[in-house]
Amino acid sequence: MESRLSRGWLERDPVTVARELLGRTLVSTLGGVRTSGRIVETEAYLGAPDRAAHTFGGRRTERNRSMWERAGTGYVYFVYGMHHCMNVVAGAEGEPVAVLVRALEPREGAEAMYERRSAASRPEELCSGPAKLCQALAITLDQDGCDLVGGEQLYLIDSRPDVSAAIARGPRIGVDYAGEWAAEPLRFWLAGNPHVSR
DNA sequence: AGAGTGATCATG
DNA sequence: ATGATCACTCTC
Repeated sequence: MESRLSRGWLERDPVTVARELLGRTLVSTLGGVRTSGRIVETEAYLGAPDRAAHTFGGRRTERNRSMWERAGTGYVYFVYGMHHCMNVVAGAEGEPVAVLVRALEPREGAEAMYERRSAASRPEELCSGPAKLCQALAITLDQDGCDLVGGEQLYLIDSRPDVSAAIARGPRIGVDYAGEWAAEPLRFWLAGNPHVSR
């Protein structure tokens, strides 16, 4: 029996959510196939004060619309003309903060993941990056604004199979443009896990 | 280390 | 309208 992550659990500050999301499972039933993976790497985006966030300065645009929705909403965006990245909206209602899911350890549906990701030849290449995992789980802009708490296509479950792994913390990836915010240790990962990006 | 790729956003 | 940018990935 699957136990969903509740909305209240996600309605906390994004740093706490980013850290505690590690070890939980993201499930996709997109394309009629069940694929899932344990979250092994995340990044927190802190909203208006955070120069690296899409909602820096309180910006409200068409792209970041769902980042302003209530916690538990999926925020999916498209970058570099070819990649999708997926976030879990966190925080109090109306607070534009989110957690980027950066890497998963594949759990179910590896076969479908290999089909969707032609570049991958080993399990560690399936979901070891924010755009890789979206490709592996078939997440696209269609999922932007989806309900990760009550939805059926894409959702989070509570399982934490590996309680022993240590949590590491460091600066976020690819946010060099963000000045002093680039150095903030807002990236979290399970130390030593081979499915972490890079 | 460099290219690919096109939506998005701020300027005007 | 236009141009620079980009919370990345792959291949060299």
